[in-house]
Amino acid sequence: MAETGGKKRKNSLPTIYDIAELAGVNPSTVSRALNNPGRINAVTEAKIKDAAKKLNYHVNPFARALPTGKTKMIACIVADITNPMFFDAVRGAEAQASDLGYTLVIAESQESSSLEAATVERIMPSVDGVVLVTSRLEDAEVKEIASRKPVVLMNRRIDGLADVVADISAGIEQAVRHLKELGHESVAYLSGPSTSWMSKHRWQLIFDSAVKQGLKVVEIGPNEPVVDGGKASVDLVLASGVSAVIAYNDLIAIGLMSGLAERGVSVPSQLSIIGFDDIFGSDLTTPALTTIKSPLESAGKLAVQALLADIEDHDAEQALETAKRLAGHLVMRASTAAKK
Amino acid sequence: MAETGGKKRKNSLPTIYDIAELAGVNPSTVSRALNNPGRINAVTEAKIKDAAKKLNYHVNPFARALPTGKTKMIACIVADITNPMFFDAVRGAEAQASDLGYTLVIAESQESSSLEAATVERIMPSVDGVVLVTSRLEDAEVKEIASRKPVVLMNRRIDGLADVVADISAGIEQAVRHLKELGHESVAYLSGPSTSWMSKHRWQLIFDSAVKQGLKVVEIGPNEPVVDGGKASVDLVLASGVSAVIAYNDLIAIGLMSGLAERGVSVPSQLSIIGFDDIFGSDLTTPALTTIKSPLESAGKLAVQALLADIEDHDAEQALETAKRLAGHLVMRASTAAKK
DNA sequence: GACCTTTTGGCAATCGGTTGACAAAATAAA
DNA sequence: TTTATTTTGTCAACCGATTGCCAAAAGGTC
Repeated sequence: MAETGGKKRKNSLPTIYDIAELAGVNPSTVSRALNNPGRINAVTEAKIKDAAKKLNYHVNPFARALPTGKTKMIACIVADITNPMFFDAVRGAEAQASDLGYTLVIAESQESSSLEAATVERIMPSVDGVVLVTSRLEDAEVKEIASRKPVVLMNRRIDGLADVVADISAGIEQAVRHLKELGHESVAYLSGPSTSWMSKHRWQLIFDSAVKQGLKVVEIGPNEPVVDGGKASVDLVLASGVSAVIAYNDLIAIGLMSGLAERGVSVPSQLSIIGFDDIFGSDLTTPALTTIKSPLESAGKLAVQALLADIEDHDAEQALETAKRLAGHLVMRASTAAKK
Repeated sequence: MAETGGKKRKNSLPTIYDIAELAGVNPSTVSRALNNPGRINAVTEAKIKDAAKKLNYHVNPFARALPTGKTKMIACIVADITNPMFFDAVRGAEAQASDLGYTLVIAESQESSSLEAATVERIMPSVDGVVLVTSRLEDAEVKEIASRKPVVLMNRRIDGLADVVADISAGIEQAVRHLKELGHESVAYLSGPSTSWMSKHRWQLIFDSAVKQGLKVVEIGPNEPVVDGGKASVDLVLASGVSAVIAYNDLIAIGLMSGLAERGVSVPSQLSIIGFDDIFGSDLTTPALTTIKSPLESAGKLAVQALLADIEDHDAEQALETAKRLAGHLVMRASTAAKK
């Protein structure tokens, strides 16, 4: 019969007191030798480190966190963990965090702002800082959180807070021009959740760009940012009479394509579709999805870099500056074609 | 009445000492009232809870962890966080963990057993238990870990340890029979990493089933369990002369399909392909991928249930029994066809 | 009212590190 | 050699909660 784990976890782990005894010094000397290299005589330090190695010592993060308040953990809160978009972001964040000796805690808010608030509340005491990826909270709530611990936003911008938002204006410009060049005269934007800053942001840029290029443009939404959300909007899209659609994200775009296929509307000959993010799978659809990619893995990395800079009182500007130079661009595939 | 020198400390978070002062009781009484309902007189308890609410008190998890050794955190270690297969598993795990008041720490081992060992070492002191999803460690290493803290395995089985492995024998049986009925006489198994228990397991079942049904069967591998891994195996597959392939996972299957498309080999008319897992995107390919699905979200849930049962000294058997009844089945789509 | 239980709540030790203050030792300067 | 300075390591007070032990208070019984 399978027993979960072993039950003999009585063996207390080695402590600095054990090391102190073995090395014949005071525990506080051990602490200094380990955390404050140079503060202690080199030979004593070496002796202590040897003892630590011999005992296979690992600092107890909780004992350390108590007096210092530093936990060496950071949280990453995402709206929907199954959206492939997050995985690139999370991977970047995780890699950067563990590179710098931090542990990443992940929590999902399931697209609910109240759940997000509760999650933040629960996790805050355990971490040194938080990366909010696509937060659904209100500005004031986010600011309140940021007043307690360092916070970096991804895919959202709030005055006075650090953020990592790839510049997609060029990508959108390309996309709209692309549609224009294909002879389209009208575009619809299939928006995301009404609480999504990024959805509004994209709409704004698309609107501006479309107007500038003389295209008619409408917003259709809000839509749930999942495949079914796109599928559900088929009727509205068809009724709007547009010949091209830009969706808030690839998931919606994919859902729309599949809904259209069921209706016998062919893409791209009858309707051109462009998504956002270039998630896994967006090149697998038929036709392959044209999409505006944003560099999510780098964004995740930079968000963590900036967060840790803030936490450790370094200069966060560098990471944030680099982040400003992140840019999205159009990935041309097969879901767009000339209007006929 | 003794004046307790109620001078406010730094603007730090409220502690049980603040509550004690406000409620006019001893800190230990506060601790008991909060964690041990019933141990304390009802009216005192209510008074304490009121005070706690008024101060917006939240227990400091680190201060608690120190004497108890319980952190209310569990870790989930995955081989490759960008493999969509993990999305569902992680989502199930996260949901179940936060439901039960635990926080999920996620770490990625990047398919490297040494990195996995280091990661485990780093995270172990911070958590009450570990879910190893597709571990690449050796049995002995895993056992050593399990001797220190509760461990539950997903997608792997080691004697004496708790595991959650969906029963895919029926699904494989269906798949092989399906191929047989389509007139195929030979199958190749595109295996995964050589350190993957699950890859061996699948090969074993496929082999047995194929032999039983009188099909010729070969193993081609190991392959990296990513899209490029599948793409890279095209030559070997074509050279083997089989008319059907079962891949270790959907990613490899998808890669193979795309590699074949580049070679002008058409699926399924010239080669039938079956994957494993039914990940996001596997229904988006052309042709849509026939695959053996396993219930990953439930598996993630059950793994956490079993782990927490062990941690909290309940009975883990129930969750493990339920897990034994998880079964995978064939999802028939369009990547298989009659041999011609 | 005396005696015995059971509740209830306080005291103080403890978990494992960190760190300011300070003494002892070593080194440099006078 | 004496004094000033720096280096090195010790002491002890925390950090915030938990918990065994014990005494005071309350409730029951005869």
